[in-house]
Amino acid sequence: MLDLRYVVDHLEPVRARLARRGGAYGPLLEEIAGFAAERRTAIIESERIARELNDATAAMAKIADKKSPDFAAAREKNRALGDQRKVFELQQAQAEASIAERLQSLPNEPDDSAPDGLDEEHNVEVKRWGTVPTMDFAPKDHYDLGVALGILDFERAVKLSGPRFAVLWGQGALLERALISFMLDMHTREHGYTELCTPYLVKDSALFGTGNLPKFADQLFRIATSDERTYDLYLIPTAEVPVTNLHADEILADEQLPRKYTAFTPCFRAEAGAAGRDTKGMIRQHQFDKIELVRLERPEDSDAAHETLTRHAEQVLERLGLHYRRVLLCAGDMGFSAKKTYDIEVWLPGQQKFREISSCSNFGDFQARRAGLKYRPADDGKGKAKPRLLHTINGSALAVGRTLVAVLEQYQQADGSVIVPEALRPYCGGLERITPRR
RNA sequence: GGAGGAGUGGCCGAGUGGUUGAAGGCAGCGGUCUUGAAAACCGCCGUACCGGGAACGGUACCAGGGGUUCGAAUCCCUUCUCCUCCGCCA
Repeated sequence: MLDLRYVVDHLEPVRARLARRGGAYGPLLEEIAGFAAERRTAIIESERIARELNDATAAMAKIADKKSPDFAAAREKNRALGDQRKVFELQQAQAEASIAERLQSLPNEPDDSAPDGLDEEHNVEVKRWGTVPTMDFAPKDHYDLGVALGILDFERAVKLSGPRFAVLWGQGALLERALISFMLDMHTREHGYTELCTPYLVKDSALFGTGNLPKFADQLFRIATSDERTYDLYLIPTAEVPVTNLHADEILADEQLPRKYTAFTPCFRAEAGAAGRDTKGMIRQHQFDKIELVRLERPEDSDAAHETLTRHAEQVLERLGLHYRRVLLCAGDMGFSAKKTYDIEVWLPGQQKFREISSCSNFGDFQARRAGLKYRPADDGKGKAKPRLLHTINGSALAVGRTLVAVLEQYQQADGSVIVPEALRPYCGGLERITPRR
């Protein structure tokens, strides 16, 4: 969420920046400015009366005889003041509701470094690592490979849960587990992240904090409530949600920064509107495993932290020897809450193209404002520093299912077996090659 | 699921309708003292919003929401959370 005062004081630049995302936000911004003016006059009036009322009430407390005519007169006067005040309070509340509804629907401002463009055609490749694996045979995709090896089972998943699920068998399940441990060990031991194990069900307030609600409810699985509960629970679409909200409504001390967290969780996505896209295989599932990195940073450190975090994600692929590229998303292709995003795309020989395996974003203070993530700067001078909003940065490091897909496809052999990347072998009991399940 | 109890500032803890944003203590910050440290003493020490260039002034907040009242941390309703006992259970 953008700051109300900032928006009102910078209507035109905000409109111009948001326009780069492809929407016409001018009318909405004008409405916000109008309601902001209404809100302000209502507050001024309501507070003026409140002060008068407080003074009068204090005076009444000093009248000894509560049955005197003076007391009765004062009571009547205050009653009238109270009624007046309610009118302005109601005005204020209505204006604020109107503002909130509109402000919440505004996406974050794209960073100046995000290129122009409205779709992925305009994303900019900024680096490429490794080379396309050489194969003197026609590479299969992970679906054919996995099913032939007996490690991926989509038919039985349909029986259990419908489309967009998978069952992993034997060495497939082992590989998934190995990837999880490998990535977590790397981020905790080498990159200094603190591992968290979080709830997979969260309240709507957490989803509001990251920007998933109220706008993107159709992407979420909501858990039906029994009538004992007054709030709904949702399956997390990413660990970003519980981890980013971990310190919601706290004011962290300067010396606690930066916070660097990593978490493994399954992720659940409704994939509404994705009908027909990636219907085959494990690329787009209702449930998938992911290792997430989340950082809470001082504003002045967030750009550098974003670069560092992106490198941490890339290093997973490098350690696994997987060919990839990094892409800087254009303004129109970024998520709602992000101001700058790098996608990491891994090469899939079966599709002969790069596919997203990680998305690393700097959100500036957009999520922090929604979630109430603040810190108190170290007071260098004599002044006691006021709390400031943090910046949030996060990225997948990595999506485990898609990593499994990439390993299968890039390490496949002519005979249909798959070599296990060296870095992974300690995590699979020394397994060197995946061969058909008997 | 059944029966009780409780939610006050970073922490502990007073306060049951009238200068209480809230006593006192701890922690923290600044200072005096000290070779240094400790102790002692003095001062400071919540957040958000509104006005203001600022100094500063004002309003709101005692788990959340609603109500009663001229006036609520204090009374009423409701939701949530935590604790104790019983039941069930990975």
